[in-house]
Amino acid sequence: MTAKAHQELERQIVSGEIRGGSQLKECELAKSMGVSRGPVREAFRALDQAGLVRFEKNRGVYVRQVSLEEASDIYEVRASLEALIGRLAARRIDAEQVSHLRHLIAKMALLHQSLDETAYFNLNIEFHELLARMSRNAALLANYKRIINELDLFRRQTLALDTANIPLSTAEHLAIVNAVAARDEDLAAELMSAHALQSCRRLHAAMARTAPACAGAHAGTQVTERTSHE
Amino acid sequence: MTAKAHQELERQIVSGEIRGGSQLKECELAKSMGVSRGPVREAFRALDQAGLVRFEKNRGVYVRQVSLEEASDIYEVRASLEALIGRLAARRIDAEQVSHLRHLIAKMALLHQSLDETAYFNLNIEFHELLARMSRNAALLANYKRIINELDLFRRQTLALDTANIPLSTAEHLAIVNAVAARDEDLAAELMSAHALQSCRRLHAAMARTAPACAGAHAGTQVTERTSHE
DNA sequence: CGTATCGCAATTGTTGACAATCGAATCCCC
DNA sequence: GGGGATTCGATTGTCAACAATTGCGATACG
Repeated sequence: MTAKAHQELERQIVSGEIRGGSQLKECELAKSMGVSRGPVREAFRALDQAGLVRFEKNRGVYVRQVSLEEASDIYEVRASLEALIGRLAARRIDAEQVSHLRHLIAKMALLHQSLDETAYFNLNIEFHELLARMSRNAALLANYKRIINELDLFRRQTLALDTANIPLSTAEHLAIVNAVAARDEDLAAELMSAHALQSCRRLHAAMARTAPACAGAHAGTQVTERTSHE
Repeated sequence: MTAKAHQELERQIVSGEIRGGSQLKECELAKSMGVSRGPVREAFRALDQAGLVRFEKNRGVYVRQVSLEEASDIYEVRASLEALIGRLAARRIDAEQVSHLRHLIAKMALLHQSLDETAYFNLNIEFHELLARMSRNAALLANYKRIINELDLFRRQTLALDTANIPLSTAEHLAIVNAVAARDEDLAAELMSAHALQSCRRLHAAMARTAPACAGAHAGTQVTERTSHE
């Protein structure tokens, strides 16, 4: 049952159903899931190690809130991992997988046209995770997934990363698939890294536009929850 | 108390006090630490997420055993992270930290001369972790530490990675510090990555020399424990 | 003699109760 | 009326007992 609690909590946190910074009360969650506090606590330990919640001794667990600075740090690591993903994927991909990637890109373009942003972002995540899987390196995939989870933690609180630059992102995706299909490891690595760093830059830009006051703050930790009704 | 159990278990596992692949019995460990099974189970969840143990439902937890292939995969990821560490360290290091690094290298050379390998390896870990800290990127440091823990899991089972190539390693360390001190980001990144990949290659070579039969096997999972008395 | 089935011991999974700690509202004293 | 100690409620941390599952060994049958 603790596995169920774990994945259910992870889903709720990453999807943003539970607000960032909010406290997770063992009793409450246990009751809502129909289990005891034991399994919930165990799930908490796993989520803590995964970076999704943070423990405060004798005070409770809170879903982690990542500041813009932390997100930038994570993006740097992500770019590094993406480069390796691109390199290995270029080395190991087969024809069928290439067409699968192209199919995903086409579907994303359609979703963008029909303005279904949620579906678009989900497919975007699927696209990148598929590439990560194609690297055929379990350790790389595991680390990548963990990092993406942490980043989603941040993106949920700024989920209006404007749709204007989706076309740019699509172009980058195409270039990546081309490089991977051409078995150009160096280019694929470079494009993947650049793509991640671009995402980070776009996030910064969007933040500066929507909330210029908070752009330079590193105290975005507990503020958001409290300021929500002000 | 669960924090204590966690760090104590992590220490015992990484240090190799507990054999790789052996089962960790909740009751036993709880009694030996003077606590109940609850905290021990919570520590298990954290260690599982950290990649140090693996759960088998209704069967128990076993300290993780990493095969040579897995170790190679992890090394690839490590090399990628090391490159980023080198780049950021070169960007952000100050003079005092440079001399600290040089001091460590000198101490390591002395320890190598007095054949104190254990102390040498500990200092080697400290050297690399210091560099990781100098990157001033918390996410990078956290991921690096996790990876190193997993790798130590493997290195313990082959801890005879001959001392012959320590001089080579020392030369690489010097080159790295020089590059970092010179603020040459590209060179530092390249040297760090190469250093990690060299370690991986040396490990392969040592494995092939000491146990040629197991070199190509990917089933090194439960074998070692059972074959220990044969 | 080999094999399949049943039962038992050991271990994990889960639960509810108890102890300890923290935050806050209250109350007292100045 | 204000500031500080104190009690109270809520929540976390821990524990020991109970339930469930697994693996193994004994036993009986073909």
